[in-house]
Amino acid sequence: MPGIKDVAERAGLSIATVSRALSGKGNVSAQSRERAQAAAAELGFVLSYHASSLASGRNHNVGVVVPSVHRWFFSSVVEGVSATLLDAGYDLTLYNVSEGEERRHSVLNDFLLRKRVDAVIAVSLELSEAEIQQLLAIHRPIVGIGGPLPGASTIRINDSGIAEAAARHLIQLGHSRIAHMTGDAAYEKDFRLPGTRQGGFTKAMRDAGLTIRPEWLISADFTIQGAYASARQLLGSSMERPTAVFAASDEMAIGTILAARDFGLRVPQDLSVIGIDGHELGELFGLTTIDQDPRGQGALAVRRLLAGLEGGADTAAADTEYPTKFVIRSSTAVPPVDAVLPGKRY
Amino acid sequence: MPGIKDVAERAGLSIATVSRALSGKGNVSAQSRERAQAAAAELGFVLSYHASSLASGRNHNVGVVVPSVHRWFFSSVVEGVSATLLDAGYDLTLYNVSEGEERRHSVLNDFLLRKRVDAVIAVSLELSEAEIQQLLAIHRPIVGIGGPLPGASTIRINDSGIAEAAARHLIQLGHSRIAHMTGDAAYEKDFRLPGTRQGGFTKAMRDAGLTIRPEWLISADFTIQGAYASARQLLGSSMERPTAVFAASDEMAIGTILAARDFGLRVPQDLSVIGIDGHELGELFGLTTIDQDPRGQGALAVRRLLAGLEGGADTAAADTEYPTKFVIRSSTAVPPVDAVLPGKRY
DNA sequence: CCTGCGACTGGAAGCGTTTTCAATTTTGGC
DNA sequence: GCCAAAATTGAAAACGCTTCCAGTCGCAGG
Repeated sequence: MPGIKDVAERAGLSIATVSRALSGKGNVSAQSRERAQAAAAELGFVLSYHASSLASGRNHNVGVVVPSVHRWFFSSVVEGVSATLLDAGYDLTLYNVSEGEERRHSVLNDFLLRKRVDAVIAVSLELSEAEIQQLLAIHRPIVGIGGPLPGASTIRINDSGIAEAAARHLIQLGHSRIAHMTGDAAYEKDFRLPGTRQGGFTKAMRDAGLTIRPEWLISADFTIQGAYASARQLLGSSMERPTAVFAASDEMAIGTILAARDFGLRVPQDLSVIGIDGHELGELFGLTTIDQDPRGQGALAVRRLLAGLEGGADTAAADTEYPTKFVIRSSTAVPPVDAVLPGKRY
Repeated sequence: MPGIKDVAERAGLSIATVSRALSGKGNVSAQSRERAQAAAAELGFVLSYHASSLASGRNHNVGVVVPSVHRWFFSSVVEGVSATLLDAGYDLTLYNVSEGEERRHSVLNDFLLRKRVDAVIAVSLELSEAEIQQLLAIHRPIVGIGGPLPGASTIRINDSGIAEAAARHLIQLGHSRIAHMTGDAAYEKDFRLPGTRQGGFTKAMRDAGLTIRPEWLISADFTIQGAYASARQLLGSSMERPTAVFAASDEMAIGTILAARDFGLRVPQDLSVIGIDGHELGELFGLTTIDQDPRGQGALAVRRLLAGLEGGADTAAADTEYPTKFVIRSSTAVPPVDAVLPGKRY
């Protein structure tokens, strides 16, 4: 294991100069730089990041806390974060806190405070003010994606706005019997999404003078399977059926489409379905959706952090609204003409 | 930022004793231990892992290299790895090398050699012998999941065996016109899966005296969407249609089922479909599959590494075959009785 | 009461860099 | 060519722990 000392000897330079030459900081003559680099290459020298971090206080490492790496949104964000971080020469320490409260607590209170990370990206996680302050206290900037972080920077889409737009899309097509599939209460806790999106839905409906039937307000766990089960109940049991479903996520929209097919309902002729996300599978199902580009959000979060870290200035907390894109495909259309007949089955 | 020094002062002990007390190693009197822990708690002291690692040489950090975190198998493995690592107090550094060769190269040659990780888990990645030796040279044990790693430990399922079993399942049901959807050639490079599974398929077919029609040997990119497109071609264009499809992954099996439905084919009455994986969505589609429990594989990989790291002994390279479970659901059945009629359309 | 041994403890030497500081060498301007 | 300013360099002091190495202390055995 060659150390910087060996490189220095071989290059005929001092340790200090080699350090400067290899890190690119400080003034080093071109000649010294070359010699140092050559010697390092010959010896196969690789910086020890421990020593480097210990001495400099910079880790080149960002912690990413996600509720799960197994779900579409989160893994998309992680991919975006990962690529951008790797490009910048940073490591990414992943904290997957899927297994509940105590795991989450230990990550926040033990792992993150070990000073191994320069900054933290929290995805769809609501940290308490205390947790945030604790991190900020040890000079670890935080940026949140898709979750409210009081006192820290966040990147989020305009959830209520796009939910409203999605609902309005259906309304403008002529639908009035619109169901909404939201997230289970369990997801409300951290993500806050279900409520916000449902709020947008409610607003659009009210603005249009439409009533929201409680029995058409269903929920699922954000997965295709879960939504499928909920949608089967909705479509199979109610006397009167909605002509359109606005699902709070693409996966749930797809589950709904699959359930509709089970009942012989054609999408969009018999039932319009719209989602939110921009899931890759959407195309296969012709799903109309609002693309929120999670990879891009992840990449942006990293650029934000890095700018702060390398720029030096403790960038003030800022909330950025990430732009979304309305993607109209074939899962939404005007309602069936006979939609008024109650109890009709197709 | 309290340091161990502050804790020592507050506890009225020496730095050395505090270190021993907090780490649990070495002999420390119960009284000292308590005092040290109390002082640490009062001060909110958290070990600096840099200093700790630098001094001790142990990182409490494992690097995980995955081709993508966005696909089912990989994210499942990562979840298993993550949970087990967190339990053991280890950090997980994620290297997502999805963006091609140069990314992969930089991770292997720059990032991993920075001595930040104690060990490396490579998922479905084929490392060259040189790359492996390089890591082993700096005493970083490697364990591979689902990919061949010459010279390192691996955990893998018996790919050719289960593929054979899957095909045999169809054959025993009475199918003789069986198609196989394998992975694109692009995936062969690292994963080696497509070929191996196809090998199992071939063997089962040959053993049963059945012919493999080249036009029924199709491939896709392991995604639902990709498989859907390929399956549409298979089911829509060929004069004669297979009565069963064996897909090399559950996602591809699901894509196949969706394509079949598009053509009005009932599964399993008109077409049997079997996959491999144990994907959560399988249940929704009644997919018969072979569950390979990737979470469990990830967890096992970690336990293996940890045993080696903490046990001290450089555990010899060992290949473990991870057990799989045959899950029979409703997507496979006996072939239709009129299946012999060529060109029949349903 | 002395010896020997094991359990504890503290001092201090690293671990492998970065960075400050002062010294030395160049460079540019006249 | 001469001088101040700028560029370059090396010695050495951190960085915050772990751990080796000697002690120190208490106690059982003789």
